[in-house]
Amino acid sequence: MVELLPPQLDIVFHALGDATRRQMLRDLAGGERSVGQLAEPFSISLAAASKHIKVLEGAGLIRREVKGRTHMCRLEAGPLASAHEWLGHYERFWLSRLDILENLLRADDARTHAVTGKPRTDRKKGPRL
Amino acid sequence: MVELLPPQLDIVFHALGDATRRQMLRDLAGGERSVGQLAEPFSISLAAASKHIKVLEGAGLIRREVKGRTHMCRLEAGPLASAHEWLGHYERFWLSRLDILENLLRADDARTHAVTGKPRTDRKKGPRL
DNA sequence: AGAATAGTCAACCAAATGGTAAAATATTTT
DNA sequence: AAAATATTTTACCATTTGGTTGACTATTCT
Repeated sequence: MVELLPPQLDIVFHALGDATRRQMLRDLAGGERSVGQLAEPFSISLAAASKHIKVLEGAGLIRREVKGRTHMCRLEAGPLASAHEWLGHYERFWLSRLDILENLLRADDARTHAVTGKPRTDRKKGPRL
Repeated sequence: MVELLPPQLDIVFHALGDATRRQMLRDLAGGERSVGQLAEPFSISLAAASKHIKVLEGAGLIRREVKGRTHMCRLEAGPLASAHEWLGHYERFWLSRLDILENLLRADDARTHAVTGKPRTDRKKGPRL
């Protein structure tokens, strides 16, 4: 898979580190959108939205095709896959962590259940480790 | 799974958007490290490293246990898993994209091969779509 | 007690970020 | 040709970032 270099990963993660931009990506996952359409859900100026879009474009996360006066954007998922892949390196690690959590949860739940008689559906969050 | 709220995801992705911090996480994947150990590979002041570590801590990506005068850090993989999960929502999308790329690559490769006689190992990057 | 070690904290700096408003550009509509 | 639409560009501003240095705190070693 694409295997981005560190500076590229910097740019991709930075682009993802903003809720506005992430929502734009979510919208784009539903199909092509114009700049105006992408901007519409937010209470920011079109210029600000335009900047966000340029950040996404700079990260290679989207592509733009100018059709007349409107610019259509589409998701370009390669870099997302790279970021996902990078995070995947930690999967083994956090899976084992989650196993531990799972066990603690069960133990805690059993104890709680024994003492209070509450059904275990009451305890969803588990102990704060 | 943990399912971080947008502001939390902001913080996590921002923390990941720096090569220094990502390398620290990589080191921590190998086991506990002190602040000094984490700082050592970089040509930055200890104070700067300390700031990076605080960012990682603020994102919940690591935890710190003060043992005497040294602060030991360990990976706290939950938020990494959340970021991974968030990116996973796009998996379906980019997999289909990569299928398209794959096909284009093959077509392009066949054409190139036919015209130039070059073996396909020469064309690794594929066409710029 | 005094010196060395491990880190943090505070003040500061340059550059980047996310936002705005107003002007400019390009295209489509009337 | 003129007006409307879609978007970018150009200042400009406040805040955040990543870095520095020097002083401070806490702990360990001699």
